[in-house]
Amino acid sequence: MREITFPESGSKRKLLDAAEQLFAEKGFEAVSVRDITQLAKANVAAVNYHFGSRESLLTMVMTRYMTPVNEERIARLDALERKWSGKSVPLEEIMDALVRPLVVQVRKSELTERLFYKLMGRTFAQQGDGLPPQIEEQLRSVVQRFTRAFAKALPAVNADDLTWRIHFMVGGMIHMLTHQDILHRLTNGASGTPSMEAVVSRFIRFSAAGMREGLEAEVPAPKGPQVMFDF
Amino acid sequence: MREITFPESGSKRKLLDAAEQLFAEKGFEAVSVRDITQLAKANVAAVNYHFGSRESLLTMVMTRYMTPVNEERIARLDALERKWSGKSVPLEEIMDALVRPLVVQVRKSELTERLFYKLMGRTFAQQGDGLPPQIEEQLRSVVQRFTRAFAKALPAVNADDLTWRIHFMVGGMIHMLTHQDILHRLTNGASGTPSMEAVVSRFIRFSAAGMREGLEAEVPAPKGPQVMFDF
DNA sequence: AAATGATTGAATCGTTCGTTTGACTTCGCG
DNA sequence: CGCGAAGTCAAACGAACGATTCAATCATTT
Repeated sequence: MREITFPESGSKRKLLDAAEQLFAEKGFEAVSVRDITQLAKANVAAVNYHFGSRESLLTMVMTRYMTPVNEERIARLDALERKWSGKSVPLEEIMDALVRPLVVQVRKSELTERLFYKLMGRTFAQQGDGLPPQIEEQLRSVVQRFTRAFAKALPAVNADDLTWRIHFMVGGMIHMLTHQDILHRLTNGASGTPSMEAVVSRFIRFSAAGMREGLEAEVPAPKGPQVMFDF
Repeated sequence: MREITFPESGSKRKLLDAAEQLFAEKGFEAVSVRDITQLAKANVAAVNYHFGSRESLLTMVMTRYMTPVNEERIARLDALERKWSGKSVPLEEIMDALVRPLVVQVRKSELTERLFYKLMGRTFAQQGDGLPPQIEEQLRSVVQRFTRAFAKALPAVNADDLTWRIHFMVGGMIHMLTHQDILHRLTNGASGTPSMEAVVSRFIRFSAAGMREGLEAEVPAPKGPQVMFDF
């Protein structure tokens, strides 16, 4: 009656996965270590044995899904700035570099699309309100990097306006993520695909127009290379 | 040594005020009834005596600040539709009716501007995720009412696009509210005034451009009667 | 002044929380 | 095999939670 168990049977991984799923479903504060260990079929003490504390586990979970996204964001922006060497990167392409990593990384996750986006939305929404310092710092540096790019792409928009416009845009992105499951049921219900790409396309168009507001005679319709998701 | 106390000495009110302030500062779930009664200088039992439960108190607090805002929103939209009898209300005026009540009602509140906006932001952000049914219903009906107005103002935008654009806009509004304290320190620090009105003006311009996206030959610059905050 | 109903107070209820303990089992390795 | 390390387990810890009890106090009416 002996079970064939492996040395590193991956109970640490199972805890991370369970915590991730529950955080996505119920929010970070609404999940107890007992909820987590129960779903992971582990003992209550396992969390403190493997991670030291609930807080540490939370940080590790967040780091695991946030770091790839933020790294891809920076990498894409790097590539764009290389591609447009010196010249300012077109607005839509910067936005694409900011949002597309979400659509790419969702597939590498064990989570449902729906849950992954919810998790992302919850995390971004908490910025400046109790996120682990590492995550906070990661986000802060991404925002700073993209703000510089936006400033170059929109030199006619003054600094204060730009700051607020970026903020409105980020708010729209967060809301898109946290409520995408509800809205997908109401809109484009015809096509079977989850169609987050179509939503991202809509979002970029909406935000780009807002970012450009007031720049009458400039770049009215970009028709740039973001056609990948422009259908 | 007898204190002159009044029959309805207002301990119920003091509990509502204390709860409101703490909810704004720390969020709804992070505040215990002991936190509330301590700030209100009341006994722990007072909450359950006056309101029946913590949940009931939360609902009453929310209702107290949400109802005036939502009623003013509807009243303003009513007035606009009367004013433009039959014809569609201009986009910026609809948005003004949606956002301005926040700026008006903040002054009738005992709270700081900063805290009032945070409270509003927190509440809107929680929609569809554990708000009391009464509040949820209130918000749902406001959204529905304004969606119809937006649809009339932008007949060229198809229903799905419109739904998502409204969603992006609402997200921007929420983010503006929840993070306005941080950003006010970074932008327009020169002027002494809190200048939420200026931010609202920025927000309406940003969102209106996004809502109109794709409507090339139409209403490029409205210069409508929303000049009140347009400086 | 006495009676009455509304409010307050201190103490305590039963739960749940994150964390800790110490005994037990399983593993890799000599 | 045997040993030490790594991992798991049931049990319990103290703290905090929302809620309740019941006697004391207050304001108002008789």
